[in-house]
Amino acid sequence: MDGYDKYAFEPFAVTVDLAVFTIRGGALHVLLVERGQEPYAGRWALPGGFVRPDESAESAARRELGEETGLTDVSGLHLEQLRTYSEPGRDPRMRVVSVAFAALLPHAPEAHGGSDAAQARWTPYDCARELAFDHDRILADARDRVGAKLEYTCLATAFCPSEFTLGELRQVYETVWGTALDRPNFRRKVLATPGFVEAVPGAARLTGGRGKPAALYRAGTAAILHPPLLRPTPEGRPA
Amino acid sequence: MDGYDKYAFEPFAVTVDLAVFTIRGGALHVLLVERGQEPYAGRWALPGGFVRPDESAESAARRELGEETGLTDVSGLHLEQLRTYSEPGRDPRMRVVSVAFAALLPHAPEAHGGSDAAQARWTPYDCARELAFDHDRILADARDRVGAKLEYTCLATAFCPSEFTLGELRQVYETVWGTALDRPNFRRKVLATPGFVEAVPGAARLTGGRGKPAALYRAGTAAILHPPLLRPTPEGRPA
DNA sequence: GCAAAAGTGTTACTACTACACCCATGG
DNA sequence: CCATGGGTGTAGTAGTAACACTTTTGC
Repeated sequence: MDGYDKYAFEPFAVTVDLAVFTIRGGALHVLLVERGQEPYAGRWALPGGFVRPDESAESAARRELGEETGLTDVSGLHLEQLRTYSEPGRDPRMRVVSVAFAALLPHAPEAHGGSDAAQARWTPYDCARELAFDHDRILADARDRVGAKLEYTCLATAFCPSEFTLGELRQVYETVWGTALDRPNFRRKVLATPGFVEAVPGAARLTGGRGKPAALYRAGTAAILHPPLLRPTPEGRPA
Repeated sequence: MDGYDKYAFEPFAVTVDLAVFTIRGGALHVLLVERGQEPYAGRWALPGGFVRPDESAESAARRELGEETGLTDVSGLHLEQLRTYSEPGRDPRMRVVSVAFAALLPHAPEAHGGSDAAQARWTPYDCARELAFDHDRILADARDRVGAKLEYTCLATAFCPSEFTLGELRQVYETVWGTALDRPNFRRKVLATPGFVEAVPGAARLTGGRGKPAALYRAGTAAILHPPLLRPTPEGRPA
C-alpha cells in the first residue's frame, strides 16, 4: 500500500462543489446553475468545477465562488469545507471525487452566468430538489452543518451586511432553523457574549418601514459562542 | 469548467489517512506506522493508503483500519471523516489528495505490521511529533475533532469495551480533554441522559484493585448528547 | 485502621424561558 | 389613534459547580 506508482490506479478527477447560501426575503436561498450538457443536461446543480493542478481544494472553491457569483472580492467570505463525496458511481462517466464546501453570502447580488456560459439562479432552499448527481444530499448536508454551526459559533454574522440590526441577525437564525426565537432573550444572549457583535455608536436604521429605529452592530472578533445558543428542541431529541 | 475530459488535467491520486485513537494506561495513544521508503523514510506516519477504483473513501478507510490493526471485525468501529487535505505540495512526488478519518478503538490490541510489512506501533499522543508529510496537522485536527465531539455526542463509549464502569467512561473524557472532572456530577449527567448508557443488572467490577466495585454499563442507543457535556473552560474562551 | 474508588446528598449559582411592559416611528 | 418593531424588566426553572459525606473493597 505504500508503493506510489502514478499509473497503478485509474486516475481520479477531483472537483469542488459549493453550497452557496444567502437569505432573501426571509427565506434561505441557494445558488444553483443549470447544466448544459449530459449527463443531467437541463437539471440544476450546485456550482463547482475541477481542482487545478496548482491549487488546493480551498483555492478552487474560492475561485469558483468568484466566478459563479460575479463578486469581485470573495476573499473575506466565509468558506467552509464540509466533507468529501467519493462513492464510485456518483458520476456516470468517470471516477470523480468531490470536496464539498459551504459559503455564506450577506446580500444577494442577482445571479448571472459568471465567467462561463452556464445560467445561475438563486433558488429557495425548499425548491431546490432533484438536483444533478448527488447534489441533493450535499445540499442537505450543507444546510445541516450551517444550522448546527449557528449554535456554537458566531457564523450568523456572515449572512449579514457589514452593519446590521439585531433583528436582522435574529432573522438569520429563524430562517436557517425554521423556528421563531424570543426577541428579548435573543438580544440579551447576543449582547452578553463578548466579541459576537460590537455596537456602531449612534447609528440606527428603520427595518420594516415602521417601528422604532434599531441600533446597528458590526460583527465582532469572536469565533465561537460559549455557552452555545441552542435551538429550541423540536421534539425528536432527548431531554 | 464543465467539460469533463479525463486527460485535461494531471491525474490526482486519492488516499485516505487514519488517526486511530485508543486509551492505554490513562493516556491517549495513536497508531503510527514507520515508513520504509522515501520520502520520509524511517519517519513515523499515520496509517493509510490509496483509494481503489471500486471503493469509496469510507470503504478504503475501513479496509486500511483492518489491515493496520489486525482486527478481524472492524465493522462496528466508529469511523468518522474529518476533512480533505489537498495542498499541492503536500507530497513531493505527485499530486495526492488525502481524505482524513478518525477511528476510536476500545481496547488496544498490540500493534503489529498488519498485512503489509510496515511496522506499526501505539504511540502516546504527546510523543507523536515530526510525522511524515502533513500528518502532524492531520493528527492535531483529529484530536480537536474528537475532543469537540465528546461534548455533544455519545462518542465516548466508542473508547470503552462492551461493558464498562462510569469511572472508565469518565477517564475517557479526562484523557482526551486533559482535565479532571467532578466524579459525582459526571455520574449524574451521564445517567440523566436517556440512551447514553444502560445498566447491566447485578454486574460489578473492581477497577483499580482497590475500592468499591463499580456497576457495569453498556453503550446506549442515543447518538447525541442534549444538553451537551461542556468541558471546563480552560481560559481562552469568552464567558 | 487506612487508602482508594464508588455512590449519594445538598447548596449556591448560572443561564435560559416565558412572559409583561414601555418606547419610537409611520400611517 | 393604532400597528409594528425595538428595547427593558422580572419571576420561575433547568442545569451545572462545588463541595461534604457514606459505602465497599484491598492491604
